[in-house]
Amino acid sequence: MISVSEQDYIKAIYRLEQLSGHANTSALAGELNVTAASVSGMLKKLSRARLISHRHYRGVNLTEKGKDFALAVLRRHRIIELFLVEILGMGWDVVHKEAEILEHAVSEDVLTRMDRMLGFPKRDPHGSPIPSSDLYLAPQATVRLDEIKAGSSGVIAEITDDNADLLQHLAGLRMVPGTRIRVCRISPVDGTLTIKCGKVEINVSPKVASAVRVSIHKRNNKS
Amino acid sequence: MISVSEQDYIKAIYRLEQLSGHANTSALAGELNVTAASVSGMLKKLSRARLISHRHYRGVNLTEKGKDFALAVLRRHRIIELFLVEILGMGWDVVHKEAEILEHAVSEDVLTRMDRMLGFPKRDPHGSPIPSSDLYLAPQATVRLDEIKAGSSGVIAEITDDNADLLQHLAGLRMVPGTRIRVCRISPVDGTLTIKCGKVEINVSPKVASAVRVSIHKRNNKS
DNA sequence: GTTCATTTTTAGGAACGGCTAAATATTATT
DNA sequence: AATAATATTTAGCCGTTCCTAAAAATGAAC
Repeated sequence: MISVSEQDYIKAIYRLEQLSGHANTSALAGELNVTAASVSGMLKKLSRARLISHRHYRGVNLTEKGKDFALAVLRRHRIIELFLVEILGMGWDVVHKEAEILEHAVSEDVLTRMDRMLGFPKRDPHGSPIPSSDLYLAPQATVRLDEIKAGSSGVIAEITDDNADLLQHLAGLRMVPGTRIRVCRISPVDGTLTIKCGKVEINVSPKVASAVRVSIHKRNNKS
Repeated sequence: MISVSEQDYIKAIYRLEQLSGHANTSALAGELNVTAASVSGMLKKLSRARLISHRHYRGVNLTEKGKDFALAVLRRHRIIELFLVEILGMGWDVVHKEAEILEHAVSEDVLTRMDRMLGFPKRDPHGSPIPSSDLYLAPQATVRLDEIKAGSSGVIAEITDDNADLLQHLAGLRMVPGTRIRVCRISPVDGTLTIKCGKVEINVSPKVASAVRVSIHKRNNKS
């Protein structure tokens, strides 16, 4: 059986791979708040278990087996987050930490029951897609809000950040998955985006905007 | 903070104290499936933390602080069990193992929400009382079914065993909390009890009967 | 009061997942 | 290409919680 730490590493590697194609030791150390030496030791263990392929000094990539583990953990995490919001009424800004713990404690049986109770949802409270029970995750056609050119409009698809303060801030601005927005202009000085969101215009820093992914096609992004 | 192992020890000590007034090393070793040496080491740690008082070679007892920890864990465990049965539709015979894990993962916030969603229940699916949020547990006035004399009748209050097979067996016989029963006769040979349960008469071994606690007063024991 | 059984302690180890410090490999700069 | 800066790995250690085996302490029975 794969340990809690190993799962956390696999999850972090998956996340970094999504962002930049591969994960290196120091990025993982930063992500997991451990030292690079600790990461190095764990990577050796994960390599031996054939969950990652490790090119020394070049970073790691998940194997197929590793990717499946990552998707399984992601599925657990996201179903649990949605359950906490929809069934237990928790705030979308606080469920991440909770799910981080519960994902290691909930059995497959309980997870299946949560999934059924939620109607086999496709997205978690932050708009992130939930892998199917056979661990398939449809490729996402979204762009980061800070990479859109002025004038474009679209629908907020996903918030890719777990920080509670940031999520609260976005919720206060109505910047939640499903909301239609339009980028009015982008400041040439500091990159601040002026966004039409509902009836109001708001300013969003590029740092915040980088956590927002937008679907530029005219789809309704609910559930 | 108290570790998962420490909580398991405290819980086991509480259970043994309820049964026989105190807990000794070898009984704990049996209960927790570890060696006596391991228990001895852990008792030293719990003693230092003032969670138990250890009279050498005489066994241990929980301090007030230790008892509060035990009741807190019991509360978590029982609320979670009830949640799994009532909200997620799991069988009462399988929720124990699940709750054993979840009780260490669920936050106070989530527990409170579960409690509220269940309507602040007083009893878990096995009829065991749930300590209140201020850790008060009303003394129970029930007797073990194998200690009742023939002719008495009462209502099943609680099943004090976690074994899934035993619980399934009892459920098949309709021997669940809330059911009114009458002890018709007790075999003088092997102690087998003949019980009127609903309209039918069933035979129950003394071993099974010892897991059933009965309220001999005429109360409805629901919730 | 001695002996026997039980309980507890001690000694020595293992796996795990962290850590620091030091060595080593890679990448970047000049 | 040499060197400096950065990234990674190795080596050695710590604390936790479990283990076995053996020694020592205690309580109980005779």
